[in-house]
Amino acid sequence: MSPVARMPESSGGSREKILDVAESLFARRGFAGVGLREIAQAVGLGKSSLFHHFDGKAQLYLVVLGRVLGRIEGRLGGALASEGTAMQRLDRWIEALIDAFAETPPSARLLLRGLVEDEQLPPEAEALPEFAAVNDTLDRILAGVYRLLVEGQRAGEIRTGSPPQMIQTLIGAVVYHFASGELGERVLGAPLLSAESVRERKAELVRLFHTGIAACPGPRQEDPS
Amino acid sequence: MSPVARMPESSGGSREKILDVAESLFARRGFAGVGLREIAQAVGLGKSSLFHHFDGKAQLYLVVLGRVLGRIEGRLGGALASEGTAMQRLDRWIEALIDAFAETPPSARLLLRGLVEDEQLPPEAEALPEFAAVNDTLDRILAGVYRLLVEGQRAGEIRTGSPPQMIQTLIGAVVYHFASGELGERVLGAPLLSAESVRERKAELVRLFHTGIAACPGPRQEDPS
DNA sequence: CATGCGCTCGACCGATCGGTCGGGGCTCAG
DNA sequence: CTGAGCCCCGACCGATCGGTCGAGCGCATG
Repeated sequence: MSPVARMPESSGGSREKILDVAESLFARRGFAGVGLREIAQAVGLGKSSLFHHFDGKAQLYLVVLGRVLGRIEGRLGGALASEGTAMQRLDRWIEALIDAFAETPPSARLLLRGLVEDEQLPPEAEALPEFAAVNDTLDRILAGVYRLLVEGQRAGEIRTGSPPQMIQTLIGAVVYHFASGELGERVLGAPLLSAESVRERKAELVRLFHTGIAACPGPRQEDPS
Repeated sequence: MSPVARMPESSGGSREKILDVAESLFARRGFAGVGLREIAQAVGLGKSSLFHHFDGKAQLYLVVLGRVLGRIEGRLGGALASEGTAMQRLDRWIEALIDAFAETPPSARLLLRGLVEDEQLPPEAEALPEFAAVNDTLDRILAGVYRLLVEGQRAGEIRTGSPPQMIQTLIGAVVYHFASGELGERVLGAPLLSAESVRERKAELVRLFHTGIAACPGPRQEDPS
């Protein structure tokens, strides 16, 4: 076929390359919107080769999702284990989540799909061990921030209210933003992932959770504008 | 001959039924995840009949999306045109958005997909008039809340900060919540769409935007409710 | 040399995809 | 009656889907 000796150094990292490509494609068009042929071609392999690394499309998708969640969990764990008040750790938790999405841009979209699209996978995929692993990681992440919020409430640093409701807000405000793509850039009038936008997003969310959106009517400092 | 004033809707509600079914299915599994056969069967029609009401899958999807956006725009318009301060109107805007999603449950998921998945449609679909209509409606909605935020800032009712960033937060916190499905119910430990959950969500978001999440450190007045 | 193994491949499978086509039943105007 | 419009349908199209199969490759062992 090819007279030239193919195979630069591809033999080693094929699995990782497949995961990278699949992550990007699944993030863009979803589980049902991407074909294995397309993934294989983008990697530079034949479609059959994918089946030597993964058991099928559903398992590949779950491995991709698990890898993303694992990366995020690692970053968030650092924030949870850091020093300081619960509110300070919550700030770091938010910033770590933002950093995770800014570092690996497709993550946010992939995660949003994974979180919201429970019915996209064929039913038999729920029996795969990777499915349970994804759910476990998700539960650990959610339990971590839940404990942080409760601790903050007990310490009087966080106002009363339902921690699950706060978690929903946190996830929505962070994940949606970095998954919003073209529309988000239209709203912002600036690229989503530039260093400046990322910094601005962190500042906005930290400020939101500290003081809300309303101007503080009481004897709070206000800017002269 | 002469334009016969037929009434296309009463003669057969097929078109509306198709739209209802398609909205629900597209919301659950996305554009690529739903086949026309499945839609037709769920409606109780043959697949060919869909083509007598719509030009194809992409156009059907865009009509569904446009219908959802139209419903939402109607509700939000009422909030924008209401009486009161900008902050009061913003509260009503948020509550109207929540009501829209609570009333038509698939809306949130469909919208989240539509907003985030720009690459899911075949490229030629962007030339369809429905595509432009969807974008126009979206722009009007975004422009409306943008003006509201700026007005609130000028009136000193809303703190300084980037209105687009605030919009991203608003959308994420509301749309994600009602699109979060199974995971959201796991987080909340309660159904997403019960009257109580909807009321709680409104209260949480209004409170968030008014005072943040942190306990107010200063001598703020506590509302004696 | 031979053997086995990790990895890749093209050919092929049945099923399903979006979309087309010609025609049949229905109602209403002439 | 006869046509004209709808609305609907089953049959069919080429393309693509996820997945299987057997063989071929280079390479490390004997």
